[in-house]
Amino acid sequence: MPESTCRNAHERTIAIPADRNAEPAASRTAVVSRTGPKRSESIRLAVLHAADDLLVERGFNGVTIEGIAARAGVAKQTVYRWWKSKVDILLDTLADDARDALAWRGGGEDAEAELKAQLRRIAGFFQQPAGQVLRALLGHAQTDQATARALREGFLREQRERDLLGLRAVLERHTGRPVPEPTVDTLLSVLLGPLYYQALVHDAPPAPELLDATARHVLDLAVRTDAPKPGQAAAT
Amino acid sequence: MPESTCRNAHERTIAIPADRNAEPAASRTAVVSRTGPKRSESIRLAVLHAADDLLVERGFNGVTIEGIAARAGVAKQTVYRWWKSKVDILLDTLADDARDALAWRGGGEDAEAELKAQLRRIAGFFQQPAGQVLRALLGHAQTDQATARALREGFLREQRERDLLGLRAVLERHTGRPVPEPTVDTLLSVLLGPLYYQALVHDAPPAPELLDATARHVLDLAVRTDAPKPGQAAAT
Amino acid sequence: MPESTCRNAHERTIAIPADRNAEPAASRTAVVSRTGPKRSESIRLAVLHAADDLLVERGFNGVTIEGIAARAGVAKQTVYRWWKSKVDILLDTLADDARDALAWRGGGEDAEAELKAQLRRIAGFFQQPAGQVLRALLGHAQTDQATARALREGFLREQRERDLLGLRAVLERHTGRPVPEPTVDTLLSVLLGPLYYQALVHDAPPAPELLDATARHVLDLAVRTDAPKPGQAAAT
Amino acid sequence: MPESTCRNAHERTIAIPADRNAEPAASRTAVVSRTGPKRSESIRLAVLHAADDLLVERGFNGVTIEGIAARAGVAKQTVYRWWKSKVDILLDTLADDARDALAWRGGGEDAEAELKAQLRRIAGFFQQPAGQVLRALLGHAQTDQATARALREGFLREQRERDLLGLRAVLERHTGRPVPEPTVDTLLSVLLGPLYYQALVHDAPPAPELLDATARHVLDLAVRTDAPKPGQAAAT
DNA sequence: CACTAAGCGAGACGGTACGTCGAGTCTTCCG
DNA sequence: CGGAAGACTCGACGTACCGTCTCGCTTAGTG
Repeated sequence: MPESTCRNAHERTIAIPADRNAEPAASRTAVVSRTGPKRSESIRLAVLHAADDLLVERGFNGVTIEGIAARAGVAKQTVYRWWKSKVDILLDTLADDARDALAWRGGGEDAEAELKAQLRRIAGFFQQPAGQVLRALLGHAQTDQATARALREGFLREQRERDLLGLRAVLERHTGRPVPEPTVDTLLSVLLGPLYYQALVHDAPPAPELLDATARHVLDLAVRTDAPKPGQAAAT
Repeated sequence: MPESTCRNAHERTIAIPADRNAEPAASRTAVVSRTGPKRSESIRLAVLHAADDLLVERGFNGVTIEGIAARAGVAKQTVYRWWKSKVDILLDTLADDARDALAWRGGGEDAEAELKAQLRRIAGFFQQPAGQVLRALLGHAQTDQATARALREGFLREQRERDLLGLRAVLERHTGRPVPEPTVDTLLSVLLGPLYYQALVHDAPPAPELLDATARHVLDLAVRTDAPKPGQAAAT
Repeated sequence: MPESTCRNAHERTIAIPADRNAEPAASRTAVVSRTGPKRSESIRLAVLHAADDLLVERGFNGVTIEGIAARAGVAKQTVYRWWKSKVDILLDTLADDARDALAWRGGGEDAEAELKAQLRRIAGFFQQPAGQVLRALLGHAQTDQATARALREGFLREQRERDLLGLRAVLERHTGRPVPEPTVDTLLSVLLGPLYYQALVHDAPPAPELLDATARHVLDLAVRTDAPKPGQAAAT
Repeated sequence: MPESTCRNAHERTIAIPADRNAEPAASRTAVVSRTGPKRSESIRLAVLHAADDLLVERGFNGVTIEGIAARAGVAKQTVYRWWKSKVDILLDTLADDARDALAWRGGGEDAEAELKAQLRRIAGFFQQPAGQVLRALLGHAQTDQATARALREGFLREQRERDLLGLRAVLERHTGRPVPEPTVDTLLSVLLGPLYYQALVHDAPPAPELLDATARHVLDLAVRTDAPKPGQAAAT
């Protein structure tokens, strides 16, 4: 659970610089005795909240390190000590907030209802502050390689894994049979595509009809794809 | 065909100075004959190309008005005279370049092949410079209201109309019957969603399998939705 | 009566061959055929007044060619056609306005009263718009060679001549004898020095006592300097 | 001795942060101990010298904040941090340089010689860089209220006090009696008027004869004004 | 307990870009 | 040709943040 991509991040959790960068790993334990005060958790939270608030209030460009520091009542250098950019801060925010909001709550009910509920949850997520953060980061990632990479290898990868797990469970409950990985992968894109498309491109929650239709289609496809002729499996 | 969202835009295309300053609004067309030198088209193009190049080379944040002016070999003030921001310039770029790349070329062939070809064209578009521009603008629009609005009411609205027309034609050719508007609308989102999702979120071209599957699903749905029992119709 | 120091100035006067510079007076009327409309006198006045007004309202830096043109309701290029800078315009203004305000009105009364009246007139001049113009130009001349030169060789030289004439007349009436040039010159500086000093340095009208004292001193000095022993004569 | 009219000025000379931000005015002296790096004196001097040099080389209009910053090898923002305009900088320059150049060096010799020496010193001052600065500021003050005010309430007031002290000392030595304030004041204007007049209006050092004559007149007047009938006292 | 390494607030500094203003030149069209 | 209109280049304005740095205080282990 790397909440910060910053170099110093680990120092917060582990007092003795541990797995950091492998190279200067040698004479570490001996030399670095690490005295002095610990990183203030309240500062960390103040910064994350300040960033979040500013993003919601003023948009991505309205978020500045100086603004965050000012609003968090913290010195600029303190921010730079722990994060290397505002993107870095927002990634932390995301990690803290988004996981729960996008979790698959496996209700025991019927698969279709559960799937629709999950879609509605995701659609709602984009309206919340944490959703704004994701949108901002995805937006920035469109033209910033570093952000794209960090998102892809961090939050997006993990989220996709959670989604795959969740969706597979639903599909298997629905079809009563195991569903192969590639199929789930494709179906996940079919499922999420229209949702993200509406959120990111049309800046509007998808119509309930679209959500329902999508959910039904996916379940339908799972049944059919999964059927007798397995050679028809789709891919990524 | 507003290629510039700037106040003066119309003067270029329309000879009669339109929405300029509101005060002397009266006897306009007659009195103000607009003397003096005309806007230089070569400068306009130089600026659009400079912006495009910089975007591709350095990303959205690497695009600055000063940078554009410098690369276009033009004074900064000249840029500000015609565009009010870099977003405004990129919107112009988009209008000039994207329409063609996303046009539905109605091949007489079978509907499925045509649909797949169109999807492939769109997927390819995101790899081109003009696609980069769209991605950048969509990205910026995530947290900038003004950009979001301009995109939505300009390029996106027009493009969606063209897409609706194109998709309807394909569907009707495929089903052999007229297809109601709401259905086309929903199907368009089903069709484009996964595509945009892959491009914007995963920064990767969608797998051919996904494209094919999506195309097939949509045609399939059109047939079924369109069928005898009209109560099953999907919506926006 | 050089109303404009601009290169193009002749074009105006050549049209109406006037009293301008005496040298090229010959082949004037014959050679210059001069077609097209004549320079508009109303525009000239509009520009001068606009400049004057702006100076009084906004100070020297508030005077801009564009501002003048706008207020005069004239195209910028028209201003540039006839004057080469705002200084040039203000010099014109000065020539038109200041002469009268600073004229020595030879009252037949006693010399001391006349001198004091003249001093009061000069002191009052600095409060008027034309006085503002002179102050502005003198101010600018402190660090601008071209302005300094133009002022010195134009208005200041002429004004000093008029002052010398006026003062000599007064002194001779007072002493009843001719007064040598160098003496008048020195006394003029003694007379005007404190006045200009108060106006330019302390930005305040000189106290009446100072004016009176100065006037009396100068008359006194004229009597004494002028006296039997000529070795005591002062110089430039 | 305020060498800078800028808000932060006091922090340099006085250790206790003075008039900075008004809000946390309470427990000031105790709590806010002003940490962080101190203002760089070398930068301050580099800026003042750069301004001075540019003024001499290029005139008042040739002095720009950007030019100063560039020549001083300093970031523009650093200049703006400490001075709010180029006038502000020049005022600082003046305070640093002019005082000494215009000081009354009380030689024990006879009063007339001392007075003449002082006049010659002042005349010489206008030829030096610091004199250029004063001329430039006086020039600018002709049409800029803020500059006029700053000069009047700062340098000019202080200098006039020093001059009054110096002149009174000379006069009292000369006459052997105390000289009343109003008399000294008037005589100072009589003394300096022609000098400043020559420097500011005619841009030329006053003729030695004028200096000598002025010095003699003033001493003469002091003797006479000061004489038996005290009702004759002059004023400002 | 003193030492010392960090955390931290404060802010100076060199930069880059912003968006605006005016200067002065040039171009086009009208009368 | 005079003049209106205004496009254009250029230079400076004053501002906002950037990211780095230096100071001096405070705080918590460790020796």
